[in-house]
Amino acid sequence: MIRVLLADDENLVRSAFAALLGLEDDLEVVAQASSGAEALAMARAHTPDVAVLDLQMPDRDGISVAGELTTLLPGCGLVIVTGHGRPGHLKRALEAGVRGFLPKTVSAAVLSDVVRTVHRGGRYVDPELAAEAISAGDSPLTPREADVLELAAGGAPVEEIAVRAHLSPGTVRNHLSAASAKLGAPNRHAAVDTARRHGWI
Amino acid sequence: MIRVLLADDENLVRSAFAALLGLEDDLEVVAQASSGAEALAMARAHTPDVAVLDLQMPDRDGISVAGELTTLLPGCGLVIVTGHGRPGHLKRALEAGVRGFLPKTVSAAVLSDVVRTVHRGGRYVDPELAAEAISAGDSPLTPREADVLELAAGGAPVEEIAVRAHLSPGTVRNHLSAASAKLGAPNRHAAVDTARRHGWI
DNA sequence: CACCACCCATGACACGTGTCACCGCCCGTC
DNA sequence: GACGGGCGGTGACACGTGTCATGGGTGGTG
Repeated sequence: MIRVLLADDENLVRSAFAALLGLEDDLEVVAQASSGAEALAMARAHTPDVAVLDLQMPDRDGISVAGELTTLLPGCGLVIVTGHGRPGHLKRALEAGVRGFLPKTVSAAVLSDVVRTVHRGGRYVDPELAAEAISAGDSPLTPREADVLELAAGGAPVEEIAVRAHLSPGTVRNHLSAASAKLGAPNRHAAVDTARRHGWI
Repeated sequence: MIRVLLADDENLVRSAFAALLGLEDDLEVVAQASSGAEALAMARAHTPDVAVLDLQMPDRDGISVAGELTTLLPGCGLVIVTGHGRPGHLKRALEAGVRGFLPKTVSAAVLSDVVRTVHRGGRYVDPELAAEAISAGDSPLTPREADVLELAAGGAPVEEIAVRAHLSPGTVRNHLSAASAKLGAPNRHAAVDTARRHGWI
């Protein structure tokens, strides 16, 4: 019997996944969590064999939860499930020790199979996502450029970004200009869009 | 026995919902679709009692599908399920004849209850969403302003928006300026953000 | 050590943008 | 018919932004 921990902030989806996994004879959902913090607490309490984590959760990223779980429960298999799979996320997830990564668009049979595969010590990455990740490659942005671009995401004027990043407005514009150029975007707003699509911010 | 149609582009979620509803004795999932067009075709073929539609689908909005279904199958109950519930969507959905509207954050028991309620001719709207919708009110934007703002969403320069909307650049700027003022935003990018959050575009 | 990449900053210029005043057109309402 | 509101357009001005050249500081690498 494989003991599974489920974490997803959307209660309806999480319960539905539980129902789906419950149909399998060799799987048992032993704990559920609706946030990253709760997931860690549940993991400590129930020591599951495999943790299935949603990428987007209100308090913290599923990937950061995964990173902590690798040290907390080294034997626990980690699977990330996500709505919109961005290449950058996949890379970060694998670095965090995640061994299963799949978008919610895959068919139902895949999920339970992946849980079994990961439990056996194997890996599974959605082929389409893997292809995208390889073609997209690493982020061309320097850490500071990514920071500034992140702050520019809400459509804030340069002056405000400068204050929030403790930089001079001129430097902010330089970083944004460099980022836009690297991303082939005509302006920072399109650059934000591109960076988001690739999971670089 | 209540015959249910399920439509959601995320196969995993849709199958999971099917498993969840399948646990109920009085519910039967008779058809599934992964796009708006497919949902309509399935509805024609299976004439379900209740249709459960995801708000976001690749080809078309769940609300527009609902609007078409009201004329196609007047007796069919309509339920919209959504990840991020925006007030504007709720209003548009109700106008389209939808009688159930709930975010994916609700607990599992709610979904099957709502299906039953809607089948009986009743209504269900998530209380939190309803409160937001009332406080948010109607869109202050004129149709044209909403159009132009929509085109500005990708971060495109004014010149490009003008071409795509068949307008002069000056007019585009006037519309954007008016929209930003109405939304209390310092620039169009923040205005896009605000309008999106309210479901006005 | 020299070199290079990154970081922060300044100043200057050209261009995109936000704002305003003002124009005409159409359409529905009082 | 007068009025008001949405729509499309023009022109002008101020400001925000994108871009470039330039320079200084840091830390790691050959």
